Amino acid sequence: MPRVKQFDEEEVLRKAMELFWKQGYHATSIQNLVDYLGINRASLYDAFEGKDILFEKAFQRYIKDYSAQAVAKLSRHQSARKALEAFFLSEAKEAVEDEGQKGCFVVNTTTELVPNSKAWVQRITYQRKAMEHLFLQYLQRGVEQGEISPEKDLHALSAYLFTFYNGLKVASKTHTSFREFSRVVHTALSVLD
Amino acid sequence: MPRVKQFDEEEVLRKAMELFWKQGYHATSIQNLVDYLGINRASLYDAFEGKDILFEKAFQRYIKDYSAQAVAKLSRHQSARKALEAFFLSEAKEAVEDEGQKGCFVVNTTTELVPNSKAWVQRITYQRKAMEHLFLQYLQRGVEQGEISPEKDLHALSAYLFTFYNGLKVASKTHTSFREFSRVVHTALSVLD
DNA sequence: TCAATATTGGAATGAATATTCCAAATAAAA
DNA sequence: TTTTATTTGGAATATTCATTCCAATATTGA
Repeated sequence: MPRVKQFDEEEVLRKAMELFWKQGYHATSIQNLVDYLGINRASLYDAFEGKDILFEKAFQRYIKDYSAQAVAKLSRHQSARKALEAFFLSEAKEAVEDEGQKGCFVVNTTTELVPNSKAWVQRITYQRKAMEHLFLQYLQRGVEQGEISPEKDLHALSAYLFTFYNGLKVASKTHTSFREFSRVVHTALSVLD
Repeated sequence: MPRVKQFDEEEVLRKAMELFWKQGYHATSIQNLVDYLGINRASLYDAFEGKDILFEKAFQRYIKDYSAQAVAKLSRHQSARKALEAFFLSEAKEAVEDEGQKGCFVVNTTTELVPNSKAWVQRITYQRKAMEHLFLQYLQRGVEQGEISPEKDLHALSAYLFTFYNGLKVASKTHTSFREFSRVVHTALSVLD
């Protein structure tokens, strides 16, 4: 019967994610995508409807992959402090080593699309809360384990960690030294003392 | 003799800065600018050459205005710690109150243009160093005044403050509560203890 | 008032934009 | 092999893009 699909939709979406991640929404044209993805224009529209929806799908794909990765990075350590330290150091290392200086897709989208779109404010806010919640869990564990003082305002701390994460992902675009940046991470985490 | 210029070039540049600041480079078209600035297309090209150069001039204008403002905000206090606290709280307040959710022009340009332009990496790096230097001066004063422990690594601290500033300017785009955000600022500055 | 000159509005240009369309190519079942 | 359904390449469309151009307008010194 019918001809079978000639490309892996998941694989193509991953490549689209990469390009949008690096260049943002407006700087990436359909022609750029057609060239980079290696599939036909019509196939792209057939599979992903249009630029807006493809961007949204790429964004959701990023969320899925990288929030899972964040959870994995954190869960490798039983010490809450070690977990947070390892997470931020890993993010710093990744950022410094990334030739494309892509930063974080969510952070990039925040600066690019929030000012002109209520829908994006909502999506980004949802992600912020998810990430703050993730941090909060580890902070609470830290208190339980006696690593973090019970005097601390954990909600303020988790919002602070999220803010620092955002800064890390922006500032690292112009940093080349991991050594220097790891000192910044340690300084940032000294608020837990 | 000749007809005199009908618009204030400085004023028009300030408006162009506002629009680029809010929307970024790619999302702002010449037509957008013509509409928003209220001057003619030809006058725009005559006065500012083209989109690229206008954007650069708008960027430099932002730097000039807002770095002067940062210096002014900081210099209002003789206590180094109070100066830094007042600066970050003022930035947080501005960010939360800004209906346009513009954030920081430099931060926005970092995420938008750094991945595809070496020239912008250089410009942004220069600004980072200038800001880190500004923070460093106050940290040194803090040590001299006995507010900050001489044990602290001031270079790491200034790089940290810059990173936090970046995060503040991104994260504040989706925050609406100054009260909540001021707790984040106080948490961030607790590294000075 | 008039000449001289710069500014201005808006049309014109050509390239790039997102999206649509269709004939030709393709692959699997009959 | 033929039929059938679907993908694919690339042309076609209409809009928007940055930029240029010029005739009409406006201003100021003479």
